[in-house]
Amino acid sequence: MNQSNPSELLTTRRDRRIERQRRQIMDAAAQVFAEKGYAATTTKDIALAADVGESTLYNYFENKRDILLGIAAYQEARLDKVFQQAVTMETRQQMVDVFVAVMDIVLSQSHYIRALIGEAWVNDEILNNHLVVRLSQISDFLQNFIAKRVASGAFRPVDARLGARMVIAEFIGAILPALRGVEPQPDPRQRRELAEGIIALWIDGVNNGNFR
Amino acid sequence: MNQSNPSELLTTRRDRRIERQRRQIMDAAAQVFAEKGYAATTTKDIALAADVGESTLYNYFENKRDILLGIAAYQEARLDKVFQQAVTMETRQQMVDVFVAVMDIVLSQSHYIRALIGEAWVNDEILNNHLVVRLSQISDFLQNFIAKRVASGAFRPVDARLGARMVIAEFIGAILPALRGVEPQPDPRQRRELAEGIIALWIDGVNNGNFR
Amino acid sequence: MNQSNPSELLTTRRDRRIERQRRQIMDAAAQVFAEKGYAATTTKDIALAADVGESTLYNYFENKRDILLGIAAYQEARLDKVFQQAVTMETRQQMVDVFVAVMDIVLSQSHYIRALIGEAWVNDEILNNHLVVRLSQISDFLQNFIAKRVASGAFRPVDARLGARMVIAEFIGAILPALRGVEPQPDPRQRRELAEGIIALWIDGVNNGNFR
Amino acid sequence: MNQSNPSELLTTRRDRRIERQRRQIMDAAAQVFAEKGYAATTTKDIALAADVGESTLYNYFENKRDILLGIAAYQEARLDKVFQQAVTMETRQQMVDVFVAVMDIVLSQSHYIRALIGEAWVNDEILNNHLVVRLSQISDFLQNFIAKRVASGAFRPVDARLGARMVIAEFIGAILPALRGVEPQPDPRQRRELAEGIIALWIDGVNNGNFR
DNA sequence: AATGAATGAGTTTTCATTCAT
DNA sequence: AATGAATGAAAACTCATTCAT
Repeated sequence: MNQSNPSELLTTRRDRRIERQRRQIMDAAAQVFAEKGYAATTTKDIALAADVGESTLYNYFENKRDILLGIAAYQEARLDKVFQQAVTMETRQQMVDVFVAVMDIVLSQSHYIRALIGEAWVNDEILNNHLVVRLSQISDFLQNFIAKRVASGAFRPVDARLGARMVIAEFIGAILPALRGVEPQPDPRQRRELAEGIIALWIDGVNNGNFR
Repeated sequence: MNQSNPSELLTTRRDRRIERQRRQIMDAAAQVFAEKGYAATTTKDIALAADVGESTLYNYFENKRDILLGIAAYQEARLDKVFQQAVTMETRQQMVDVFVAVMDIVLSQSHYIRALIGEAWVNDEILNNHLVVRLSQISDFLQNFIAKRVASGAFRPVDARLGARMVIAEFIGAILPALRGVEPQPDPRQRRELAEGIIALWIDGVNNGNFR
Repeated sequence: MNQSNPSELLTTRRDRRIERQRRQIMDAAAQVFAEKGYAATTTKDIALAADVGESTLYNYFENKRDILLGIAAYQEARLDKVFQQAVTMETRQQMVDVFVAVMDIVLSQSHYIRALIGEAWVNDEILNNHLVVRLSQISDFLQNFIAKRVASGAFRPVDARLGARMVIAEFIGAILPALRGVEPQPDPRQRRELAEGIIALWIDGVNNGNFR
Repeated sequence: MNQSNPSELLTTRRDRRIERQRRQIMDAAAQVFAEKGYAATTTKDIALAADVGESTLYNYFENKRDILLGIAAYQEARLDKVFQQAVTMETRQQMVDVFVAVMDIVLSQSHYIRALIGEAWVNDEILNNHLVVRLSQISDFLQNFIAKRVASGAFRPVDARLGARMVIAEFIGAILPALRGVEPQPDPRQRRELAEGIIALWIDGVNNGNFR
């Protein structure tokens, strides 16, 4: 690591400082957006949460909306990484592992996700560019996962599309209370149990064989 | 001008007119709240949608928030009626019927529900008094429904609480895209198929007996 | 004046009230714009001068710029009327009359003109749409006026374009000090003398016949 | 590193560098002031145009206004030089020469002048200290020039004050379009023709002897 | 009962200036 | 000397609410 070019180093250092500050602001903003929603959050709220002057925000973001978009963009990178590991999923146990992994990620940055979901509820741009895109990927993967097992006879001839949507719904249903803050975040053991319970229900249903 | 009981009649007529106007305003407001969210909606938006002057709103509601609360209260009455019929649910077919009935109600007043969900996402008062209350009732009923069948041996020994939450999640997952407006509302036949598919999955799972 | 349609009357009255208020704001704004320039004038300045709340401005104009454009548009109507009488100009005496008439108009609404000139100095839109347009009309008329007299032998073979520009320059040079406020506005007698002096100089020059 | 007189030399070199930088900033600022006007120009605009950091401006000027005053002061020096040669003006030809000389100077630094005129329009300090002062000198000189020729019988008995103001107005009217940027700057030949035309008109008028 | 108009209290955003490096 | 970053003060503009009619 012989640093022959000092100016390059300086630039890097400066860039890192800027990036750190940007992230700190996004972090504070995501927190407030999550609690009050984007529209009800004032730049003053954000500045207070980020512990900077209100005008300082504008050294890092064009405007308030740009902070939201920054949050959304930053989020993408982190989420995309996780979904890649889903590809290896084969056995019931691996499904549980992936489930837990995604839950970990989502809950570890819950205020980012909560902020985005809240805005996506009223904002088509955020919805389509940041949530629908991602959910479609997941849904496609799951549909394929189901269809293959239906073909092999491992699964009953269920509608792959509906099946995929239901897993997603169950997953969301499982974490939503914690995301929204009505329930505390589950600890690691609870997460695994939750995941196992959901997967078991999804695979085997509730029926003992004689309910009709 | 034959008024057998002028004062009583007038009051009644007047009350009805007032109530009609209130409802018209709530309807218009719910529409706008659903689209833009409560915080981003201005009283001007509401007045325009309701086709009245902005200050006229204040003859029917204390303030902007009061319109939201009015919407929430109005909603309760309508929803409560539906849930009562759920009590009779016994067979798989009856489950489907209830499912469809609730779906019909929810989708028929989708902008009310959409408005409330949006606000509940950031507003604990709305969340607790209007959504959690209702979902708890449903969850309690479902847990009991499941527990009884587990006890009778009709269902496998599943966690009743988790089972209940999963039905709810699946139901919500099924109608959310239409509620949010990313998908068109399903027609009656599609609703029944959807309900049947979900119930079938929930009861029997995807497993063909040999997936582990 | 049998007013058979009361609603029409009401509308008219209301419209008149709105128009009066708009004009009052434009008047106050023109005053401040003239003194400080558009950019240095705050909406607070305007509101104070118009004796209304700052937010009231926005009931009558979209934004600050719109007030300026309102002033410009309002100005057009008044100026255009004057220039029409110029067409009759034939004799030296009539030239003086027109000169005085235009001077009267311009000085009677000096703060409007001063505001516009100030902004036209830095704003191409205002310059082209409101000053150049008008000056071109005048210049065209004058060029024609000169060309005809050159053709008839009444004038020496001067360049009509230059001649026209020079009358305009002389006129502006005559009123500019009063417009800008460095000199008091000339009284009617002074205006006539000024007009006569300028026309005389323009027609006959300074030469006594032997300066070369 | 042979410095015969290190401290003196350094100071001098340093002073020159400082002066060069000041001038560069004033030049950039004048350019932007000319285009947008002083009030609408931000320090960021100036810094960008001068290609320095925003805070660097404050090493050379007290504040934004000080830059404007610097421009005004710098301008004086350059203009004063020119007016001195006017004293020699005697013949018609010499008048044209002076006219052209002043036109050259003014147009060569048009953005300085344009910036100052723009600000003088709304700022009495700039107007009086920088424009009126100068124009008064010129006017005085011209009045004297005219009065002498009226006394000698070379000129008709015109009002010297009005005559002076008219030459000035004609000069300004001739270069204003180029100054403001609505017309391209005239090339040297055009300048001479313009000057000759104006002087001719001023001296001999348009009359062919029989217009009244 | 309906509403046009006015506005105070904020909200977002801008910008000249300072300061630490 | 140069400047990136921070910011107080103020700008333009918004909006829920009131009030007179």
